[in-house]
Amino acid sequence: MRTEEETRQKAVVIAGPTASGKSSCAVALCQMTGGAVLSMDSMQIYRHMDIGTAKVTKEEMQGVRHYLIDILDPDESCSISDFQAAADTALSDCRKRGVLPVLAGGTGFYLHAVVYGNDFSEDSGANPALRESFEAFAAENGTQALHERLKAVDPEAAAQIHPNNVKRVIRALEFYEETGQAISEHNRQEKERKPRLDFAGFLLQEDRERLYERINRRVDRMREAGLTEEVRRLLSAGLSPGATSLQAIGYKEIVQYLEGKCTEDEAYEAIRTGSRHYAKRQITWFKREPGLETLDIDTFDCDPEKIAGYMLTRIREKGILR
RNA sequence: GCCUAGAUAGCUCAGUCGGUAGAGCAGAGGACUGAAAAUCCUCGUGUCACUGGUUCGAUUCCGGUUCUAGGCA
Repeated sequence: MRTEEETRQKAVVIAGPTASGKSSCAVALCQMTGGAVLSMDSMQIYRHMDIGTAKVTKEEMQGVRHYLIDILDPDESCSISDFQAAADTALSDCRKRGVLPVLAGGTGFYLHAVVYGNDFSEDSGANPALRESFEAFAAENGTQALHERLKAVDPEAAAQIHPNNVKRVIRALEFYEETGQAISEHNRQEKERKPRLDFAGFLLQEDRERLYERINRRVDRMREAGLTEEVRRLLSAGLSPGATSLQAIGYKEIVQYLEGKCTEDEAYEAIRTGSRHYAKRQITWFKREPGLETLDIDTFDCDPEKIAGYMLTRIREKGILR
């Protein structure tokens, strides 16, 4: 037990909804600790998608090393296990260098998987033919019928997954097809996992109204910074509008505009509301994520330096950093 | 000034052949374990503009007032 405690890698986690200031806090903290940032973000992994993902710029990085940003081209896709593998590489690199990793980002699913080391390797997955056959079945017979099929092989999962949530129903069916095991059983085991990192975690929080104002302002800034042009460039480089990367908030809406389906103003309004909804989902996720200390950023005057300073003392108290 | 159409949830509107009303959006809450910035679930009481009248009963019918669009002068 003791040896395990000693070999568990130490880390810091900074979570929070979009526009809450995670990135700047992470940089500030790394400057104080000599650490490195590991981005826990499902969209900042893509190159050439900078404005809409609010990616940290070279200047904002202040010389702090950042992992897991710009690791893929926008026409590539990345599953959680791919992301996890990349994160593992980054973590071991930090360990080798004796650097404290600061995991910062808003993709709760990814963050959790990295901290807990969930196992996604049971099935080979990514079997497009199988997925397509389920999709075709659903299109032909309806989502209810698809759900019935799940009920037949994994009644517990069927009870947990709403019939309308076709993606989840399909995933559960795929899992059963490829492993012969019920995904409900697999998930139950995964929920038992303990963190594999010895971490101090923080959740950046802010009054809802102020957060929404901040989000709205950030979208305005994206527009001024040329988000429309960024999306236009991606499309003219041949990226398919159906690519996973273009499903990101800020991108799918501009695609709609460029395809003539709405006005530019309408597209930006949709980005604002989409971002607010996203922030709400993030808040819901992080609320139940264990091990996070909630910090109201207003009590620190929204100042990354002050927030990072507080984090530093907490990190020391917890023995993450000596 | 006159005519017409409106005035119902934060917004856009539906509806009540008279028995105090409901959708979408916004908003709130939740789920999530190889698509996750994705996907999905739940939640709708508001002086039905104001004011008289008819009626057992009016947001609904009638009159007046105010406001907002059009149109005519």
